[in-house]
Amino acid sequence: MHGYDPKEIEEKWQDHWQKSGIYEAKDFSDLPKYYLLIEFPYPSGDGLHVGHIRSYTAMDIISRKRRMEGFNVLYPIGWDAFGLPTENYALKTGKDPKVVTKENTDTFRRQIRSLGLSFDWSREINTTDPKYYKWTQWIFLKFLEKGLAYKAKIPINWCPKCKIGLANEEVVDGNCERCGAPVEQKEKEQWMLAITKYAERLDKDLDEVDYPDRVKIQQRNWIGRSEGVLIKFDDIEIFTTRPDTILGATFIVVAGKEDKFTGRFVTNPATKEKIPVWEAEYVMSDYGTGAIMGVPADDERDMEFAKKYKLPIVEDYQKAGFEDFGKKVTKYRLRDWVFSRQRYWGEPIPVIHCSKCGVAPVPEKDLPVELPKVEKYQPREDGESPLANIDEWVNVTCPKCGGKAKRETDVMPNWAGSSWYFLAYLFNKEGFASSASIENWKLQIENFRHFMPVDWYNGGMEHTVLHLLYSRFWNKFLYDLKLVPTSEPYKKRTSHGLILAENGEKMSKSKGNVVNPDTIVKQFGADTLRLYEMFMGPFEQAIAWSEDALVGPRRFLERVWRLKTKVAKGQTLDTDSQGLTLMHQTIKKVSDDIESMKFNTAVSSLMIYVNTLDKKNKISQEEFKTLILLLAPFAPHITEELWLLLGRKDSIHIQNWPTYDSKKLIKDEIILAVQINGKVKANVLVSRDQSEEEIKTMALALPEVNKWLKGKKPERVIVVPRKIISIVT
RNA sequence: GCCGGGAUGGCGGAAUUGGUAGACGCACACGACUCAAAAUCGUGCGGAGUAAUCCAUGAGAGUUCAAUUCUCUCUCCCGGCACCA
Repeated sequence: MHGYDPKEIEEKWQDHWQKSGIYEAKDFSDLPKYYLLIEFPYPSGDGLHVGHIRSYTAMDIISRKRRMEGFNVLYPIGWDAFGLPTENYALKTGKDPKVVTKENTDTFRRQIRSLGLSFDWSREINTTDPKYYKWTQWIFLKFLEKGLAYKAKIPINWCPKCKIGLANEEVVDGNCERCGAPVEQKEKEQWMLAITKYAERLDKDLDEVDYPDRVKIQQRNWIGRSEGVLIKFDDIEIFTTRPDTILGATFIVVAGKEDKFTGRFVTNPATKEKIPVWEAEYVMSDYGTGAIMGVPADDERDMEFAKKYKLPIVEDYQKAGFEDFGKKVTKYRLRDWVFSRQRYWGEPIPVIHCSKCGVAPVPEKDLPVELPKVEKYQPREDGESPLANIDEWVNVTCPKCGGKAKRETDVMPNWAGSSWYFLAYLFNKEGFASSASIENWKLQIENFRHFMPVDWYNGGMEHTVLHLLYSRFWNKFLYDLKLVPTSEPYKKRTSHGLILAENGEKMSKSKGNVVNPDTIVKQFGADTLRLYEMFMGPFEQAIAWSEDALVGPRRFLERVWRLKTKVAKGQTLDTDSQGLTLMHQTIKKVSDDIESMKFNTAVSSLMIYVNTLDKKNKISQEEFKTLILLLAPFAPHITEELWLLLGRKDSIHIQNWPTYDSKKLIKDEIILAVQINGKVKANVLVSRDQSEEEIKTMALALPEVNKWLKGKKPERVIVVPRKIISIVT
């Protein structure tokens, strides 16, 4: 007999699965569908992170269980490949980002394949593929058509040294991330998307979806719904959530750059008194009406301001009725989405500027507006995109009047492609490649109806506000155009915890503490790596990597491998009642734990099962078959090989998921603990059909119990069936 | 400051609606096998104590026959938002 060697079996099965196509979802199927989604990776030059594997394996386990339960499972993958690291790398090396992206996705694809994940590779997408961003641009044109995309002059983060606009993420403590120079605010015309028009629904519809509470709370905080009233103090309108405090309002503050008295007075409509109007820094110009009423007695900041400038303070005043003054409004903290970047590596915004016609959308038939080749990825002195240097690309004729016109040179932010990718997976190949038009989109609607919404979306907490909110917004917009079947894209959202370095720090290239999955696969095998990542700790919690702990799962798999020699050949060996109970308990435990993402305890229950089987001389086919079926989603290669060795011809991954018999879950005899005054003093073996009275008598007859009672009569005896016996003296 | 989540052996962690705290794994120790080592198997492994027994789930109180679990107060750690009226 040869020992367990993952090298001999893992690649073999990966190739086999790829050829047989057992993980491909069917576009038209009578089976119920199940759509599982992971956040598609940004293919960075660092290669796959062990953190990616945690999420992908978890969802792979659920995908595999669903397949075995008879669903038409869709578990797709692709590349969210536009972004700054690639552009910065291109800037440094002069390499074409397209080439860099190709290299990186090749590495990622190879690494992901080496893990035996059951992705449907036939639906692989890449946001930087012109066939893909053609549709991203098309959706943008729909926003433009409906008046939800507009241009506005807004302040942006500007690095005067690099002469470049920075995303908020690139500003570290007010300084440029790259050169360290202090960042300035500069007014610039930017494309905006009117996400605030959807604020109410984005807030309210959270009630309908199954997201963790902390995710809902974070989204709601970000949207920042607040109900209040607008009240006019003469010509100054203020916003407040506490109109009942109006009798205590002794001044008005409007947003300003410094604290100063304006010299004006207005009338408090409730008290009819003249109160001063001040300007102050602490009032925000872009929230509410940019003006507030100062009620020192009810607001700490107003009190501080009043004390500082010796403004009147009224401590005792009557509360007014909520609706006595002003008109009710709902305000949101959410801002419209700045959708322009003065960069190269993004989707060109498909509009043309004509001096006569103004902004003209690029006609559908001319999509995609492809990124031209450029010599230098360096942004220009004036902060415009490197695209602005390509005259032959910029200078075009106006699609409306045919006169001379110029292309928009801004590109979209990296959130654009990921705002609709869950739909891109559903396109059939021809539809995806065909011209971007409403007719071709509508040809996909049957697929959308079959697969949407996403049944289960797992991702990181870092995407809770932006990506999750943006993609919900795009989906709702498309829903309003009757282009998708559901108002919410994701039915259920869960999130995984980070994997940290051994010392508890974040893994990073600069710290040199990154774990390379290739090394682990080589040394331990993909099945061990998968099992380890599931076993290491609670899925939703951050956890430190431990090289030492990997041997545990590896030893477990070796034990499973050796167990096959104990399987009784030929006739079926009967399983004793203890063994039968454990088998059914294990089926229940593993099944339940997968659903609640308690993968660590699912693995430990499999370990208990294996340890028990290993103590026997012979085990039945049934026991072994159940074991490898339950293990198959976690360790797909070794179980496929063992399935073959059992003499089965078809894949283990398309077999039926084991079911348990609830009648077999309970043992005939169990040991109950006996407590005296809250402390365990003895144990008693009882059978399942004994009455409470019988159990009580047995417990009181125990020598250990009599020793403690010393002949006294107990005050109370509590029998909790199947749990405990508690004696109180 | 506000919101959310945590704290259990040497380590990662487990513990149903409150019911034998420490499952499972790592590390460690001893034993078996071996000329030896590795691998494997077996035993032990929260603390104190010869033992009976006592003490232990961040700290302190409370409810209960019984609290890691429920309530209150406090300390520390992590994540998010940050003058939002």
